[in-house]
Amino acid sequence: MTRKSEDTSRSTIRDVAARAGVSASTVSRVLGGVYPVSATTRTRVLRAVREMDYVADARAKAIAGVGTPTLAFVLEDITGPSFALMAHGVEREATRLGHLCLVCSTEGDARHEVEFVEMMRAQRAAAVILVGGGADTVEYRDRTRRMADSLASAGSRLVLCGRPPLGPGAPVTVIEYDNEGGAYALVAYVLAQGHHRVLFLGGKPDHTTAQGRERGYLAAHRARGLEPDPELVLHGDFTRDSGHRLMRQVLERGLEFTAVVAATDMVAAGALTALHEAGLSVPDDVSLAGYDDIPFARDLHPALTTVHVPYEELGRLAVRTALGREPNTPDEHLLLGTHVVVRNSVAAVEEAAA
Amino acid sequence: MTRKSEDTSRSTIRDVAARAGVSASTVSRVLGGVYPVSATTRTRVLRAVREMDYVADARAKAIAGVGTPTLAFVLEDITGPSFALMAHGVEREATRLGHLCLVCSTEGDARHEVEFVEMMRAQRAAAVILVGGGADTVEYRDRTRRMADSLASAGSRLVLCGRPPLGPGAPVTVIEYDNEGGAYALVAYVLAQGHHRVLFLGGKPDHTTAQGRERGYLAAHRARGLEPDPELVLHGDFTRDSGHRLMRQVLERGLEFTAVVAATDMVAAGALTALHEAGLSVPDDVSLAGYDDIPFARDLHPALTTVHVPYEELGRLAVRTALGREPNTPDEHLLLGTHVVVRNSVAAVEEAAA
DNA sequence: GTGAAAGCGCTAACAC
DNA sequence: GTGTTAGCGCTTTCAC
Repeated sequence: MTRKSEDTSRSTIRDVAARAGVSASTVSRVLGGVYPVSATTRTRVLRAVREMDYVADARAKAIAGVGTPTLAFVLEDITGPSFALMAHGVEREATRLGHLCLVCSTEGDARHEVEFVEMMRAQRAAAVILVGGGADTVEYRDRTRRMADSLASAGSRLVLCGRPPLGPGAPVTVIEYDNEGGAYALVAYVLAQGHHRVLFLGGKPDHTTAQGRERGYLAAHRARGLEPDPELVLHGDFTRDSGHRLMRQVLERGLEFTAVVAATDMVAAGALTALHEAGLSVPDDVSLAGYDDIPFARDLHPALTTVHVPYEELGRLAVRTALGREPNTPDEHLLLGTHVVVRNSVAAVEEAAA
Repeated sequence: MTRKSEDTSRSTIRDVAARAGVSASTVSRVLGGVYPVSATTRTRVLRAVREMDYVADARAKAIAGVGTPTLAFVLEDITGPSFALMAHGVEREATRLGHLCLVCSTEGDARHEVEFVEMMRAQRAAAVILVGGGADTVEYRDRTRRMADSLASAGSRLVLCGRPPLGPGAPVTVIEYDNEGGAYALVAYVLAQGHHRVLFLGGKPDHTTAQGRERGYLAAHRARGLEPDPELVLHGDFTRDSGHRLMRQVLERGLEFTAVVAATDMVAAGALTALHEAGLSVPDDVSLAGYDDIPFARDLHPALTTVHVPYEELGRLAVRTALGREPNTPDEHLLLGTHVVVRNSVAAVEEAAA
């Protein structure tokens, strides 16, 4: 019925061997590559392989010790632009290095995370890359440490991307980018434009990424001898909706400010829309800046001033270092730099009325 | 040196058995679940398992017939918002159904695609989902047909998402969304606002998705007794940059039009920016519409009128139907509906001067 | 150059 | 209940 093979079940190496009139080992050898096999046998085997459309079972090969290595990537939600960028970097580098790439979404649930890591350990993944910040609680450290240890004891390795590092000695690699430094530079820039009251639309208070950015915000103020008004720093999450909601509330409350820096470009996007909805013009009425430099940032109107995070590079680096190290080496900590991208959403304040 | 296990290499079921003082099968049984094992033995085994932090090798289980099934998702670039949405749907549904999810980026290279499919076949993936349109050439059909056949003959199944269907009888499932219908409805809406010269920023001329949308554009005109000016339909690709470049060129050439519909929200985003850069206001000076309804569409300014495509649902549906069918059933063709989402980027034309 | 046999880590059929 | 044996699909000694 089917066109090229009458047998419905997948054929094994023995089937091929039978058809070629040789032994299984011979088939294995010609398929394997560089083992000496006579030319005529080789062609006969190859013909059989072609005729049966045979591919060796990768799992069986793996178990026999010659499998395609696998790498796992677990994140919260691939839909976030920065996650997608990292995923892309991971995937590209993984395939470049001849690895398969398994992906799991946790939907932000820590239990799923643990389950996934367990599955990846069962899959004998060469490394598992855990992405996305969170709270740095002792529960987090314990849980993650446990994952790191079991991965390491299974000859694998855990990589933390943009996540709080564990205590010293844990068999993990952590790769972060400079949240505080980036936010510092960005806010310093905004302040230098003459703004004095700049609103900060932050993330969850216990989220380390959010904290780092908030610290940068604070530090930049203090470096100028300013003490930021606590009323100006708000908390939400990293979504577009959070930015939209927060901005609307602020506008209703009639808080006074001339600039807003958002913890995330997504948050900035939501805030921008809220600003527009309120009839305010950016940057004429209020300046706005984001963080992440997602591709869309430049198509916002006005184009968003933000801080660039090399997400794709981060992903690539994650797999490179994960694959390049011995499982049990204790923690390595990489910090990638970020830099401000000035576009059109932040303006200098015109007059100093105060 | 490590904390919980002194042995560096992963332990096998036999190691656990030895430590618990039982046979390997017994360990297998307690881990397996519902096979009768005496309580004391069970606890002893479980303790050994815990102490050694043992997890059974999934590949070995698979080969023995009780593995976690795997599903593969191959796309061009996970970075595209609509791809990311689909990927998310696929991933969620796959894990809901207890499958692991392998992902591969082809970077648009057909050879990579074939290679990936081959690898997935070797992995004995339960199904492979191929995403993203392309040219409907005989080369495409042959190549894809070949992939479908070999997958089917290996007990797996090919799913085409938003791709040209193969000839009849191929063992594939194709899931599409209504490009022509969506574009038709959208353009009809734009036309109904009084626009007569609407620019179409299309994709590659041989890309079936682009063609479908272009057909809708044309059909909507004809339904109103209009014959669209050929000068008004432009070709590029589905990227933001394409939209930006095309729009700029059009503006330089001084083409006359009052509305533009882009083949993609990304294209629309680029076009919008170009429009802004030229000092034009949307929708006051020119109306603009997109296609896809990516999350960002509503944060563009003005919020983009577009057509909604249920990408995430598409992904979920893809895995559900892929997993729910027998490998060799010939083609099934699902067409998902789309609908126009009216936001603020299209205005009615004020006066009829002509 | 090629085949037979052992073994990878697991489960399942078959004893006892 | 539990151990022994065979077998999953492959690779790799080890003979010849």
